[in-house]
Amino acid sequence: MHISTKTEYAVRALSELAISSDEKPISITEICKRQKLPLKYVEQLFRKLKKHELVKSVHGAKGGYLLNKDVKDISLKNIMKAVDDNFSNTFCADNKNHISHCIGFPCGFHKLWDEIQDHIEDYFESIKLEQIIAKL
Amino acid sequence: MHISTKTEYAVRALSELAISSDEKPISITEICKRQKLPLKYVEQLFRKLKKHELVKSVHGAKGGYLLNKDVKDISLKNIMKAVDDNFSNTFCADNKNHISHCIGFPCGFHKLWDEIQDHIEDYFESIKLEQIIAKL
DNA sequence: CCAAATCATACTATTTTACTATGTTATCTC
DNA sequence: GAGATAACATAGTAAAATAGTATGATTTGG
Repeated sequence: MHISTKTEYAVRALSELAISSDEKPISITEICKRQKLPLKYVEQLFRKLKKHELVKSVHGAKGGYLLNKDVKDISLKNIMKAVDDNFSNTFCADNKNHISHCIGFPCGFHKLWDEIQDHIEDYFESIKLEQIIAKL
Repeated sequence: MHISTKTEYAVRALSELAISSDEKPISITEICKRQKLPLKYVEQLFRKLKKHELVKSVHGAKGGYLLNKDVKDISLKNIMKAVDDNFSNTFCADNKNHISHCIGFPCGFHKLWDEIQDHIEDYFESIKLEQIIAKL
């Protein structure tokens, strides 16, 4: 069980946007300087964050990114889902990713993994960017 | 965020031991037949489970494995720690596995990841083999 | 026009994962 | 005591995921 590097970087980067008081966008170059993160990698993450509508962007020189929602409305789950492609991977799903070992359907294990998944997702949903930056 | 195959297999295999009423050991061959699991892989898992004292073994023909604890005293956390080598991987640890991006130590993110880790570990500790087999 | 930014895609090295293969040692049954 | 059936041990390996880098196109403020 671990938090991916993608999630860690995304949280660090979004926190930089969150603690910035003014209205001007912040560039990824600037964010990466402040948080010592790899530029091109974080660029990719921000494109995903934008697709998931967590940030908005301003093109061209003096451009950059801004939060697209209130810090109260951005959860760790939102961030993980945006950035970490296969965040929700239930087992026994009999899809391309996992061979089902279920005997009977839905089997008891299936239900167990689903319950766990739900519990953990709810927990990550409860952690908001607001709280994260409050603890820095 | 996901449950590893190792954990899934270990839970399935240990459940077979748990639901068996008699005192005789069950072989991995038998377990793998019942749960459709890869023999040699599960063998490796059981050696780890034994090192962590979750099971005990009987050598030779008619040998196999038995639970070494009551189903009330085997948690999902126990199983995961036994089988999934790097179950606890905190960030910002500045060890060989992770480059620290902390600015100051301990930084606010460091504390966040630790809190999350603790919360999730506590949750997995609360799930016992007893409950798992009860739901099958 | 130029610099600085987002945006897009392709490539790559390393690590992890999920196994398989081979062989040794221990014990029960005949 | 031989043979079958177990656990035990270690090495190898193919595929996937991870964490990046590289290259280049597009957009925009000055």
